Formats: sequence, C-alpha cells, structure tokens
Amino acid sequence: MVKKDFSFEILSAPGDKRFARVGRITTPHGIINTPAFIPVGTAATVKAQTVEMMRENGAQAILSNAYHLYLQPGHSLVEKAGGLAAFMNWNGPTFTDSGGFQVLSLGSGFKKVISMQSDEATVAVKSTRHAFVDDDGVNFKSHRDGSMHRFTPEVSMQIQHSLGADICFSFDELTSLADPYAYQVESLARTHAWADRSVAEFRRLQEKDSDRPYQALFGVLQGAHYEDLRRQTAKKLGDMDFDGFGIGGAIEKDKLGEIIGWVNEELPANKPKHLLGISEPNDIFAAIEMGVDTFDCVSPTRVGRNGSAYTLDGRYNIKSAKYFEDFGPLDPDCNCYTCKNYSRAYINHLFKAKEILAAILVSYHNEHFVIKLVDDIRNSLSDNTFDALKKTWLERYYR
RNA sequence: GCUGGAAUCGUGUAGUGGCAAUCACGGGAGACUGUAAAUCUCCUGCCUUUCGGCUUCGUAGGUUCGAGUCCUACUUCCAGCA
Repeated sequence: MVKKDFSFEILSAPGDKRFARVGRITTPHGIINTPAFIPVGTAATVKAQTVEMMRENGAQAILSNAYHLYLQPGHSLVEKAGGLAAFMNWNGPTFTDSGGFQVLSLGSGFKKVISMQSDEATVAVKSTRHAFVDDDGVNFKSHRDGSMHRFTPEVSMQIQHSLGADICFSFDELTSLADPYAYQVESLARTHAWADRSVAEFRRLQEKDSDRPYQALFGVLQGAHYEDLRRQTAKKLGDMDFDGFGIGGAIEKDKLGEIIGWVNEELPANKPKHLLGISEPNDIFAAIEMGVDTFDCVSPTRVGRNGSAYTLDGRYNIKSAKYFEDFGPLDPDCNCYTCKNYSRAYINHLFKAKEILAAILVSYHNEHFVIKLVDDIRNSLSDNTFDALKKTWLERYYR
C-alpha cells in the first residue's frame, strides 16, 4: 500500500479573486508555502549557487530536469545517495521536469528563440535539430556527446522515479507559437496519450516501491493559446489520477492570465497548479491572480550570470561602463547578501575580469529578488492588499 | 658597430603588384521566461539620421597604368654577432 504523505491545503483566498489563493504543499521532504517561486537547478544544482545560499535566499524547493540528469553518469548515483534532495545536500522539497521541454528546445525550437510573441515566433535559424518526435516517444541526440537516446513517457517516469523528487511531471510535447493549429491538435492528442501512459507507469513504479517516500505526479497541460484546446486538455487531465497540474507551452504574454483562467475553470480547485518556466514580474502577478500556486524559471540565474540584475526599478545590465565607479549596491532597495556586501563597481569589475564570482553574486541577488517578490505577493493575498501591491509594484518596475 | 628581420584599427595579426583592413583580443550596447546558455547578437578609422562620402598600412622619395606589397634612404624596434 502506497503511503501518500503529500497534500495541498488552501489556507485562504481573497474574496474578490476567482482563483488566487494562499496554500501549503506538504511533501515528504518539507512544506512549500504557496504561491512560491521554485528556482531551477537543472543538473541537480542551481547554477553558480550552493544549496546553503538557496536556503538563505528563501528558496522552498528546487526543480531539476530528468533529461539532463539522465545524460550524466552521476545519474545512477542519485538513487544510491537516497534521492535527489539528499544527493545535492538540499534535503528539502524537489521537483523534476520530465524532459518534455527538450522535445521543443532540442527539436523544432533548436537554436531558435522561443519567443513569447507570436509574430516573432517564426524567427528561423539554420540548425540541425537534436530531437525527433513520433507518437510513441522522442529520439534525442545528446547535447553532451551526440549519442542517441530515446525518451518515452515510460522512460521519463522511470528516470523521475529513480531520482526520487517530491513532485514529478508527466511527459509532454511542448509546441511553439509558430506551429499551426492543426499541428497543435495533433500534438495535444499525443500529449494526452503520453499523460495516460505517464500515470500508468508512474503509479506502477510507485506500487512496486511502496516503501519509498510518496512522489506526486503533475499532469502537464498544453494547447498553446487556443481556448478550445486549453479547456479540452484541462478537462481531460483534470479527471485523471494527477496530484497537481503543470501549465506549460509557449504562452503569448498578453494571454497568460486568460489562458490560466480557462484551464482553472476546468481543473479541480483543490489541487496545486504549477506554471512552467515563468518569472517575469508582470507574468507572475498575472498568473498568481489567476490561481497559479508555484512557478519555476531559469531566468534569475541565467540573466544574472549574463550580467543582468533585477531591481524594483526594472532590470539593468551591471556590465555597462556607467557602473565602473558606482560604489552603491546592485539594488538600493535590497537586503540580500550581495547587496549588503558588494558594490556595483566591484561586480562590474568582476564581469570585466571574467571572474566566476560575478555570476555567483548576481545570481544570488536575482534569485532573492524573485523569491521575495512571490513571498510579498503571498503576504498581500493573506491581508487582502494584492491589488495595491500589484499596481504600485508594476508601475514602478515597468516605468 | 656589423648582419638579418620587422613596422597595417586600442592591442596582436591577415593581406606577397589590382576596390586595404581578415581573424582574435580589448572596448561599447543589447538580449535572455519547464537551461545545448559563465551564452548569444549587433557596433567598434573619420563624417553623415539615412543613402552615402572621406581618410588611412613608420617617414620621405622612387619604379609601375596601378604599391600595404617591389626599390632607395631615413626612423624606430627585435634577434644574433661583436
């Protein structure tokens, strides 16, 4: 008998919002107070950060990727080490992504900008794709060594089962905004079939290893920006044996809230909703308002590593020459470790000198910034000041 | 002092008689949303919003229809020998 030590409670919901709520996800490795930002640690590490830094930052969980871990020789060690959380010395709640995103990023989207504006989504770049989809699964050419691998829903579930994260995702096919409606329909049917197979294989493995900590399985919703497809997939997956849901797909920025609204009208309210790969502040506000409980995104570390820092007045490039002699902190309104201890001039120097500490310090600040933003929004939902926070915050940030 | 070599963009270089300015670095600006990302894109002699125009291969001469390239002298630097 599988012991289900996983739960989601809705603690409060402001009366004037249809879907927004404050909640608590309880996993075998700890609690996640929602809404929450979940930093991404693709290869069992948040790039340029230690787990101790992440804990100090306020991170409640970390999301890794089945595809990347599977390609590493160290993959087989994760299970021996006692699971992902123990292996990376995080010991808190973890998520693993299914590898579904790589169907796009290494497939038709290979070396292309995966734009969130439909009119830019057709940007074509000469490339050789590394992922090939068929109805049964996907053939991947490893980005590490070029060797061929095959992912099916069963393979993804087996990997995620062995990694032992608290929350796993069904194997899906992410489409791009450039794909025509007919392809979206075809692809969605495939994602549905894969969802069925993901549940069957995941629950089978769970029964087999019933002494292990419970792993929740979230079903991933596709359907691009089409209301009929989004509602269809929400109804279909909403009736299945999922512990929560991941809202995925290339999503047109302007339609983000609307799309989340459609699926939330169809999905069971008492299960957690995760929005995959989103962390721009306006998207976060829009998504939480429409009932999203958790987010993950690479943006804080990626842009941080590349010299871009979040502040309440917007994002800026610390590598710019105008910060050469600026001894103020990265973000004057921030109390994080980086901002308390290091100057813009120093960080500018570190980037110029190609020193790795630059990436470490800015990644730390950016993770802190986004985690704190979502924490602040959570608090604003509790004391019914969400609308005021949203207005003043976004006005200042995008001014 | 002698012998040999070298001098091209901020730096190092490519260019061996036919529209000078290749590549790298450095410099500037920007991008990044389930991470092929400590990555990528654009600019980097001058003038011009653009179209385009102009200037430049150490210096001064020479040969040639034509010279960064060949010749002479000079300057500076490098190496070897004294």
